[in-house]
Amino acid sequence: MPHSVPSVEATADRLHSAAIHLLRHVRKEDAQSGISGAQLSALSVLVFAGPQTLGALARAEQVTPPTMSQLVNALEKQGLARRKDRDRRSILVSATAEGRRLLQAGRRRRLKRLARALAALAPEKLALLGEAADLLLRATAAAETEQAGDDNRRR
Amino acid sequence: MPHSVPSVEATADRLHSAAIHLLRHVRKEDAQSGISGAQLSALSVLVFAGPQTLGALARAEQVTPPTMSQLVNALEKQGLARRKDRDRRSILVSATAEGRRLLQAGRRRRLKRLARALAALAPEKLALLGEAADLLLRATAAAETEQAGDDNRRR
DNA sequence: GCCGCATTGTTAGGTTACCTAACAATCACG
DNA sequence: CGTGATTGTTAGGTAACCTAACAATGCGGC
Repeated sequence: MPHSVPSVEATADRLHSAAIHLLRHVRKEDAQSGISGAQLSALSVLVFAGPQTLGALARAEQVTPPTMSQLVNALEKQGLARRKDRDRRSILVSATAEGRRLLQAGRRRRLKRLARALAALAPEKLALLGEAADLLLRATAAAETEQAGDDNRRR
Repeated sequence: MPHSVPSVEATADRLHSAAIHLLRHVRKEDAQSGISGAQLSALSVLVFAGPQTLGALARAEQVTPPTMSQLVNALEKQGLARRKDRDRRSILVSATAEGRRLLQAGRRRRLKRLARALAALAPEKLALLGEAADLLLRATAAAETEQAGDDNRRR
Protein backbone atom coordinates (compact mmCIF):
# COMPACT_ATOMS: atom_id res chain seq x y z
CA MET A 1 0.00 0.00 0.00
CA PRO A 2 1.78 3.18 -1.20
CA HIS A 3 1.72 6.30 0.87
CA SER A 4 4.51 8.40 -0.58
CA VAL A 5 2.07 10.43 -2.68
CA PRO A 6 -0.78 12.16 -0.82
CA SER A 7 -3.04 9.28 0.07
CA VAL A 8 -6.68 9.51 -0.89
CA GLU A 9 -7.68 8.46 2.62
CA ALA A 10 -5.66 11.11 4.40
CA THR A 11 -6.95 13.79 2.07
CA ALA A 12 -10.51 12.64 2.55
CA ASP A 13 -10.01 12.88 6.27
CA ARG A 14 -8.71 16.42 6.23
CA LEU A 15 -11.38 17.58 3.81
CA HIS A 16 -14.05 16.01 5.95
CA SER A 17 -12.80 17.77 9.01
CA ALA A 18 -12.47 21.08 7.20
CA ALA A 19 -16.02 20.87 5.89
CA ILE A 20 -17.38 20.14 9.36
CA HIS A 21 -15.60 23.08 10.89
CA LEU A 22 -16.55 25.39 8.08
CA LEU A 23 -20.24 24.66 8.37
CA ARG A 24 -20.19 24.73 12.14
CA HIS A 25 -18.66 28.16 11.85
CA VAL A 26 -21.14 29.68 9.43
CA ARG A 27 -24.18 28.03 10.97
CA LYS A 28 -23.93 30.42 13.88
CA GLU A 29 -25.56 33.04 11.71
CA ASP A 30 -28.65 30.96 11.06
CA ALA A 31 -30.39 31.77 14.32
CA GLN A 32 -31.04 35.26 12.96
CA SER A 33 -33.08 33.97 10.05
CA GLY A 34 -36.02 33.22 12.33
CA ILE A 35 -36.71 29.79 10.86
CA SER A 36 -35.33 26.38 11.74
CA GLY A 37 -32.37 24.66 10.15
CA ALA A 38 -34.49 22.00 8.52
CA GLN A 39 -36.78 24.59 6.95
CA LEU A 40 -33.85 26.73 5.86
CA SER A 41 -32.19 23.78 4.21
CA ALA A 42 -35.31 22.74 2.32
CA LEU A 43 -35.89 26.31 1.22
CA SER A 44 -32.35 26.45 -0.03
CA VAL A 45 -32.93 23.48 -2.30
CA LEU A 46 -36.07 25.13 -3.65
CA VAL A 47 -34.26 28.36 -4.38
CA PHE A 48 -31.18 26.88 -5.98
CA ALA A 49 -32.52 23.80 -7.71
CA GLY A 50 -35.88 25.32 -8.56
CA PRO A 51 -39.40 23.95 -8.03
CA GLN A 52 -39.54 20.27 -7.07
CA THR A 53 -42.15 17.67 -6.41
CA LEU A 54 -42.53 16.95 -2.74
CA GLY A 55 -40.99 13.51 -3.15
CA ALA A 56 -37.96 14.83 -4.97
CA LEU A 57 -37.49 17.46 -2.32
CA ALA A 58 -37.72 14.81 0.38
CA ARG A 59 -35.06 12.73 -1.36
CA ALA A 60 -32.82 15.76 -1.79
CA GLU A 61 -33.07 16.43 1.92
CA GLN A 62 -32.69 12.75 2.81
CA VAL A 63 -35.97 12.75 4.63
CA THR A 64 -39.25 10.82 4.26
CA PRO A 65 -42.23 12.32 2.41
CA PRO A 66 -44.34 12.85 5.54
CA THR A 67 -41.55 14.82 7.13
CA MET A 68 -41.15 16.97 4.06
CA SER A 69 -44.89 17.46 3.84
CA GLN A 70 -44.88 18.92 7.30
CA LEU A 71 -41.86 21.11 6.60
CA VAL A 72 -43.60 22.45 3.52
CA ASN A 73 -46.70 23.11 5.62
CA ALA A 74 -44.61 25.25 7.92
CA LEU A 75 -42.97 27.08 5.03
CA GLU A 76 -46.35 27.73 3.41
CA LYS A 77 -47.83 29.04 6.63
CA GLN A 78 -45.02 31.58 6.74
CA GLY A 79 -45.43 32.53 3.11
CA LEU A 80 -42.00 31.23 2.13
CA ALA A 81 -43.05 28.42 -0.21
CA ARG A 82 -46.08 27.40 -2.19
CA ARG A 83 -47.64 24.13 -3.34
CA LYS A 84 -48.96 23.96 -6.89
CA ASP A 85 -50.67 20.99 -8.52
CA ARG A 86 -48.70 19.35 -11.25
CA ASP A 87 -51.15 16.62 -12.11
CA ARG A 88 -53.82 15.51 -9.72
CA ARG A 89 -51.68 13.50 -7.39
CA SER A 90 -48.26 15.12 -7.53
CA ILE A 91 -47.46 18.67 -6.54
CA LEU A 92 -44.74 21.16 -7.26
CA VAL A 93 -43.25 23.00 -4.34
CA SER A 94 -41.59 26.31 -5.06
CA ALA A 95 -40.14 29.18 -3.09
CA THR A 96 -42.06 32.45 -2.96
CA ALA A 97 -40.37 35.78 -3.53
CA GLU A 98 -40.32 36.28 0.21
CA GLY A 99 -38.78 32.85 0.66
CA ARG A 100 -36.04 33.75 -1.76
CA ARG A 101 -35.41 37.02 0.03
CA LEU A 102 -35.18 35.39 3.43
CA LEU A 103 -32.89 32.69 2.14
CA GLN A 104 -30.57 35.05 0.37
CA ALA A 105 -30.31 37.30 3.39
CA GLY A 106 -29.27 34.34 5.55
CA ARG A 107 -26.92 33.13 2.92
CA ARG A 108 -25.27 36.54 2.75
CA ARG A 109 -24.75 36.46 6.51
CA ARG A 110 -23.14 33.03 6.26
CA LEU A 111 -20.88 34.06 3.42
CA LYS A 112 -19.89 37.25 5.12
CA ARG A 113 -18.80 35.33 8.16
CA LEU A 114 -16.83 32.92 6.04
CA ALA A 115 -15.31 35.78 4.06
CA ARG A 116 -14.12 37.33 7.30
CA ALA A 117 -12.32 34.10 8.12
CA LEU A 118 -10.67 34.12 4.69
CA ALA A 119 -9.83 37.80 4.64
CA ALA A 120 -6.28 37.38 5.87
CA LEU A 121 -5.26 34.91 3.17
CA ALA A 122 -2.89 35.81 0.36
CA PRO A 123 -4.46 35.98 -3.12
CA GLU A 124 -2.74 32.81 -4.29
CA LYS A 125 -4.08 30.90 -1.29
CA LEU A 126 -7.52 32.15 -2.12
CA ALA A 127 -7.14 31.00 -5.69
CA LEU A 128 -6.07 27.62 -4.43
CA LEU A 129 -9.16 27.37 -2.24
CA GLY A 130 -11.38 28.34 -5.12
CA GLU A 131 -9.93 25.67 -7.32
CA ALA A 132 -10.27 23.11 -4.55
CA ALA A 133 -13.93 23.96 -4.11
CA ASP A 134 -14.55 23.38 -7.80
CA LEU A 135 -12.73 20.08 -7.83
CA LEU A 136 -14.67 18.94 -4.83
CA LEU A 137 -18.01 19.96 -6.24
CA ARG A 138 -17.35 18.06 -9.42
CA ALA A 139 -16.08 15.00 -7.61
CA THR A 140 -19.03 14.69 -5.26
CA ALA A 141 -21.51 15.42 -8.02
CA ALA A 142 -19.99 12.65 -10.12
CA ALA A 143 -20.13 10.24 -7.21
CA GLU A 144 -23.78 11.09 -6.67
CA THR A 145 -24.88 10.22 -10.15
CA GLU A 146 -22.75 7.09 -10.12
CA GLN A 147 -24.33 5.82 -6.95
CA ALA A 148 -27.82 6.95 -7.75
CA GLY A 149 -28.69 3.51 -9.06
CA ASP A 150 -27.12 1.88 -6.05
CA ASP A 151 -29.08 3.99 -3.64
CA ASN A 152 -32.34 3.40 -5.41
CA ARG A 153 -31.82 -0.31 -5.29
CA ARG A 154 -31.04 -0.15 -1.60
CA ARG A 155 -34.19 1.64 -0.38
CA MET B 1 -15.13 47.03 -6.47
CA PRO B 2 -12.25 44.97 -7.91
CA HIS B 3 -12.89 41.55 -9.29
CA SER B 4 -9.80 40.77 -11.33
CA VAL B 5 -8.20 38.73 -8.53
CA PRO B 6 -10.26 35.91 -7.02
CA SER B 7 -12.66 37.76 -4.76
CA VAL B 8 -12.95 36.63 -1.17
CA GLU B 9 -16.72 36.60 -1.49
CA ALA B 10 -16.84 34.39 -4.55
CA THR B 11 -14.40 31.98 -3.01
CA ALA B 12 -16.37 31.85 0.22
CA ASP B 13 -19.44 31.06 -1.81
CA ARG B 14 -17.92 28.13 -3.65
CA LEU B 15 -16.31 26.74 -0.52
CA HIS B 16 -19.60 26.98 1.29
CA SER B 17 -21.35 25.10 -1.43
CA ALA B 18 -18.64 22.47 -1.65
CA ALA B 19 -18.76 21.86 2.10
CA ILE B 20 -22.52 21.43 2.03
CA HIS B 21 -22.39 18.91 -0.78
CA LEU B 22 -19.50 17.04 0.76
CA LEU B 23 -21.26 16.55 4.07
CA ARG B 24 -24.56 15.75 2.46
CA HIS B 25 -22.75 13.05 0.53
CA VAL B 26 -20.98 11.37 3.44
CA ARG B 27 -23.90 11.68 5.83
CA LYS B 28 -25.66 8.94 3.94
CA GLU B 29 -23.49 6.43 5.75
CA ASP B 30 -24.62 7.57 9.19
CA ALA B 31 -27.85 5.63 9.23
CA GLN B 32 -25.82 2.45 9.68
CA SER B 33 -24.32 3.63 12.95
CA GLY B 34 -27.57 2.99 14.76
CA ILE B 35 -27.55 6.28 16.65
CA SER B 36 -28.89 9.69 15.73
CA GLY B 37 -27.00 12.52 14.10
CA ALA B 38 -27.09 14.68 17.20
CA GLN B 39 -25.70 11.89 19.36
CA LEU B 40 -23.08 11.02 16.79
CA SER B 41 -21.94 14.62 16.59
CA ALA B 42 -21.66 15.02 20.34
CA LEU B 43 -19.79 11.75 20.61
CA SER B 44 -17.41 12.93 17.96
CA VAL B 45 -16.50 16.00 20.00
CA LEU B 46 -15.88 13.79 23.02
CA VAL B 47 -13.63 11.47 21.07
CA PHE B 48 -11.61 14.11 19.29
CA ALA B 49 -11.47 16.92 21.80
CA GLY B 50 -11.42 14.67 24.87
CA PRO B 51 -13.53 14.79 28.04
CA GLN B 52 -15.54 17.97 28.49
CA THR B 53 -17.84 19.47 31.05
CA LEU B 54 -21.44 19.27 30.01
CA GLY B 55 -21.59 23.01 29.49
CA ALA B 56 -18.51 23.08 27.29
CA LEU B 57 -19.91 20.24 25.25
CA ALA B 58 -23.18 22.08 24.87
CA ARG B 59 -21.36 25.18 23.61
CA ALA B 60 -19.28 23.10 21.21
CA GLU B 61 -22.46 21.65 19.77
CA GLN B 62 -24.22 25.02 19.79
CA VAL B 63 -26.98 23.67 21.94
CA THR B 64 -28.39 24.55 25.40
CA PRO B 65 -27.31 22.64 28.52
CA PRO B 66 -30.67 20.87 29.00
CA THR B 67 -30.52 19.56 25.46
CA MET B 68 -26.99 18.29 25.96
CA SER B 69 -27.93 16.75 29.29
CA GLN B 70 -30.55 14.70 27.54
CA LEU B 71 -28.22 13.70 24.72
CA VAL B 72 -25.68 12.56 27.28
CA ASN B 73 -28.42 10.57 29.04
CA ALA B 74 -29.09 8.74 25.81
CA LEU B 75 -25.39 8.12 25.18
CA GLU B 76 -24.92 6.83 28.71
CA LYS B 77 -27.89 4.50 28.45
CA GLN B 78 -26.23 2.95 25.42
CA GLY B 79 -22.85 2.68 27.11
CA LEU B 80 -21.21 5.13 24.70
CA ALA B 81 -20.36 7.91 27.14
CA ARG B 82 -19.96 8.37 30.86
CA ARG B 83 -20.47 11.18 33.39
CA LYS B 84 -17.83 11.67 36.07
CA ASP B 85 -17.90 14.25 38.85
CA ARG B 86 -15.29 16.94 38.56
CA ASP B 87 -16.22 18.92 41.61
CA ARG B 88 -19.59 18.65 43.22
CA ARG B 89 -21.55 20.69 40.75
CA SER B 90 -19.74 20.23 37.44
CA ILE B 91 -19.25 16.96 35.64
CA LEU B 92 -16.91 15.62 33.01
CA VAL B 93 -18.42 13.76 30.12
CA SER B 94 -16.19 11.31 28.29
CA ALA B 95 -16.56 8.68 25.62
CA THR B 96 -16.33 5.03 26.64
CA ALA B 97 -14.22 2.54 24.70
CA GLU B 98 -17.37 1.34 23.01
CA GLY B 99 -18.27 4.91 22.13
CA ARG B 100 -14.91 5.39 20.51
CA ARG B 101 -15.28 2.16 18.59
CA LEU B 102 -18.73 3.05 17.30
CA LEU B 103 -17.62 6.52 16.31
CA GLN B 104 -14.52 5.38 14.51
CA ALA B 105 -16.44 2.76 12.60
CA GLY B 106 -18.89 5.37 11.37
CA ARG B 107 -16.12 7.74 10.57
CA ARG B 108 -14.36 5.11 8.51
CA ARG B 109 -17.55 4.56 6.53
CA ARG B 110 -17.83 8.29 5.86
CA LEU B 111 -14.22 8.60 4.81
CA LYS B 112 -14.42 5.56 2.60
CA ARG B 113 -17.33 7.07 0.77
CA LEU B 114 -15.51 10.34 0.36
CA ALA B 115 -12.37 8.54 -0.74
CA ARG B 116 -14.37 6.77 -3.45
CA ALA B 117 -15.46 10.16 -4.74
CA LEU B 118 -11.85 11.35 -4.82
CA ALA B 119 -10.42 8.18 -6.28
CA ALA B 120 -10.43 9.39 -9.87
CA LEU B 121 -8.43 12.55 -9.18
CA ALA B 122 -4.85 13.00 -10.31
CA PRO B 123 -2.25 13.07 -7.54
CA GLU B 124 -1.55 16.76 -7.95
CA LYS B 125 -5.26 17.55 -7.59
CA LEU B 126 -5.32 15.50 -4.43
CA ALA B 127 -2.36 17.41 -3.10
CA LEU B 128 -4.14 20.62 -3.87
CA LEU B 129 -7.23 19.49 -1.98
CA GLY B 130 -5.13 18.49 1.00
CA GLU B 131 -3.49 21.85 1.14
CA ALA B 132 -6.83 23.59 0.80
CA ALA B 133 -8.21 21.60 3.72
CA ASP B 134 -5.33 22.69 5.91
CA LEU B 135 -5.68 26.32 4.94
CA LEU B 136 -9.36 26.22 5.72
CA LEU B 137 -8.92 24.53 9.05
CA ARG B 138 -6.43 27.13 10.12
CA ALA B 139 -8.54 30.02 8.85
CA THR B 140 -11.74 28.94 10.58
CA ALA B 141 -9.90 28.06 13.79
CA ALA B 142 -8.34 31.51 13.85
CA ALA B 143 -11.71 33.13 13.25
CA GLU B 144 -13.20 31.11 16.11
CA THR B 145 -10.74 32.30 18.70
CA GLU B 146 -11.01 35.86 17.43
CA GLN B 147 -14.76 35.90 17.76
CA ALA B 148 -14.92 33.94 20.99
CA GLY B 149 -15.08 37.15 22.98
CA ASP B 150 -17.69 38.55 20.66
CA ASP B 151 -19.91 35.51 20.95
CA ASN B 152 -19.65 35.39 24.70
CA ARG B 153 -20.67 38.99 24.97
CA ARG B 154 -23.65 38.38 22.75
CA ARG B 155 -25.27 35.52 24.70
C1' DG C 1 -16.28 32.95 58.46
C1' DC C 2 -20.11 34.02 55.73
C1' DC C 3 -23.11 36.27 52.42
C1' DG C 4 -24.43 37.29 48.09
C1' DC C 5 -23.72 36.27 43.38
C1' DA C 6 -22.23 33.76 39.55
C1' DT C 7 -21.69 29.00 37.67
C1' DT C 8 -23.30 24.47 36.58
C1' DG C 9 -26.69 20.95 35.89
C1' DT C 10 -31.24 19.04 36.05
C1' DT C 11 -36.51 19.04 35.95
C1' DA C 12 -40.78 20.43 33.78
C1' DG C 13 -43.36 21.42 30.00
C1' DG C 14 -43.81 22.62 25.36
C1' DT C 15 -42.71 22.81 20.13
C1' DT C 16 -40.60 21.09 16.02
C1' DA C 17 -38.34 17.38 13.33
C1' DC C 18 -38.33 13.08 12.29
C1' DC C 19 -40.03 8.15 11.76
C1' DT C 20 -43.33 3.95 10.33
C1' DA C 21 -47.85 2.31 9.22
C1' DA C 22 -51.90 2.89 7.04
C1' DC C 23 -54.53 5.07 3.73
C1' DA C 24 -56.54 7.71 -0.42
C1' DA C 25 -56.13 9.09 -4.76
C1' DT C 26 -54.42 8.97 -9.22
C1' DC C 27 -51.64 7.39 -13.06
C1' DA C 28 -49.84 3.97 -16.36
C1' DC C 29 -50.17 0.24 -18.95
C1' DG C 30 -51.36 -4.42 -20.32
C1' DC D 1 -61.05 -1.20 -17.80
C1' DG D 2 -58.53 -3.06 -13.70
C1' DT D 3 -54.49 -3.99 -11.33
C1' DG D 4 -50.18 -2.46 -9.64
C1' DA D 5 -47.00 1.18 -8.90
C1' DT D 6 -46.50 6.20 -7.65
C1' DT D 7 -47.45 10.23 -4.89
C1' DG D 8 -49.08 12.63 -0.89
C1' DT D 9 -51.36 13.03 3.49
C1' DT D 10 -53.11 11.49 8.22
C1' DA D 11 -52.26 9.37 12.59
C1' DG D 12 -49.53 8.39 16.26
C1' DG D 13 -45.17 7.94 18.37
C1' DT D 14 -40.08 9.17 19.65
C1' DA D 15 -36.12 12.13 19.75
C1' DA D 16 -34.15 16.79 19.58
C1' DC D 17 -34.49 21.05 20.71
C1' DC D 18 -36.11 25.29 23.45
C1' DT D 19 -37.26 28.53 27.79
C1' DA D 20 -38.36 28.96 32.59
C1' DA D 21 -37.62 27.64 37.00
C1' DC D 22 -34.93 25.51 40.32
C1' DA D 23 -31.22 23.20 43.27
C1' DA D 24 -26.79 22.96 44.55
C1' DT D 25 -22.34 24.36 44.80
C1' DG D 26 -18.13 27.37 44.36
C1' DC D 27 -16.06 31.92 45.11
C1' DG D 28 -14.75 36.67 46.07
C1' DG D 29 -15.43 40.61 49.16
C1' DC D 30 -15.98 42.26 53.46
